[in-house]
Amino acid sequence: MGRWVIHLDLDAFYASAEQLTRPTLAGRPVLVGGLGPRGVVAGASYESRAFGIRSAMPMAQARRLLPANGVIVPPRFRVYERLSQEVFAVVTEVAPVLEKISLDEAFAEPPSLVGASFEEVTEFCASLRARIRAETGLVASIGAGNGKQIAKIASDEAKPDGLLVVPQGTEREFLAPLPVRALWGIGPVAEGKLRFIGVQTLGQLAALSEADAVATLGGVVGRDLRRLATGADDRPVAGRAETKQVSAETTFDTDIKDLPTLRAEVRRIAVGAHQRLLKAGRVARTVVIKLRHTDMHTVTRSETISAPTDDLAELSATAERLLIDPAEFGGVRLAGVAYSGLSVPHQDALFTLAAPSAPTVVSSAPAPAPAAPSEWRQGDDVVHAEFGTGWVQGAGHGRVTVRFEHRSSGPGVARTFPQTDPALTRGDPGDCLR
DNA sequence: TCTGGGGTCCTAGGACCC
DNA sequence: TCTGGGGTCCTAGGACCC
Repeated sequence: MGRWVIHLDLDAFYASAEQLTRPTLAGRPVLVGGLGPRGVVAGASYESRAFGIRSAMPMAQARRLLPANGVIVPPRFRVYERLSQEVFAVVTEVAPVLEKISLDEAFAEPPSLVGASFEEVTEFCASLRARIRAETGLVASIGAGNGKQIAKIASDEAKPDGLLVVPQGTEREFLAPLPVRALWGIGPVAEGKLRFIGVQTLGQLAALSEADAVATLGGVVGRDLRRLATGADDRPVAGRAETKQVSAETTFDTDIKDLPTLRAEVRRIAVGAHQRLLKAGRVARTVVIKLRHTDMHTVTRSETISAPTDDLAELSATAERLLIDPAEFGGVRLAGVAYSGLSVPHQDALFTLAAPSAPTVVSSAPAPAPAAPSEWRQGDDVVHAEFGTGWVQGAGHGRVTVRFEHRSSGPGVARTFPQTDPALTRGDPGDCLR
């Protein structure tokens, strides 16, 4: 009986979300990413890719390639999360079990497709794509096949705005001509090792003996990847396991060279990671700090404490204890704090008997936003007393230019105000989804 | 003005215990 | 002088993914 797995992938998701909720950006090269000197591109619209810009490219380099009508905005993860939920709500209606890979990607194994024909699968996926576009305004590409690997590669091949169903029984010939990097799990290192022994395509990898694959790529990885290259993939589609770690990290605009400054930053980062821990509703036993040196060499130090906790003071103190004086190696460009060894808070039996309390409820909502920041910056969401929902298109010289628009408004008008105009207040990112 | 931030999984050595 | 074998936990590093 034929098994059909689909992989759904939103096209250029972050950039598309910006174009959708800020209609003036539609059709223009849009980059989403850090604006600082060390930012990278987190999202690039297809219009910008025509100029050679790619995800993960240093923003400084992308900036040079970006044409004059291009726009760079900082990421708005709350907007992306909401849109992601809208999309997956649509998918869940036809495929109840979803394996989410990220905000913009998921596997599904729709029960209605068990034993379906190629035509039926094609019809199903086309209909799902149409519904997502109609109900959210976003474009999803879909790949389908006999397993996750085939579905994933098919959706890559289908992009942008496409659908590719790999007929059952043709998996091996579909994969054979593709470069080994197309396989999920083969990165630059494995690619290099394979090239060294003359293997450049998935067909060549599939033709390798298992012994050769294992000798080149290592035990578990070699065996699994060679098998996947043959088109065999019976891994189940299942909801993701529980979170195993939470972390926060920061790359500094300039390297930190002294311990007191580093300590203060790590305290701040420990707070950020702690907020994630609370949001996940977990306690942690292990604290890991990560320091990236000026030369990009990265070290980690960890300590496991006797009992799991979500106490910020204890977690932060542990992180600080693990610190190394930057003077010993020059400078630190990135610091991070992770909490792992996570578990669900344990209710002590005695206390549970005495007071079967509700689990600690932690508001994930940030502190109430100030009415307005001291200075508006490009990409900020705003509300104007008279003109409504908008975003900051540009700021400087004591003035701020706001474009008033949202998802259903069509391209809006821009107006310029003094930076201190009291009619302008901080907007809820959700407003742009109207 | 090179190279983000959030994760998962695997490996390997040493400590420690039986 | 010679000194097992297995299992688990901890730590550090690295490949890979989006």
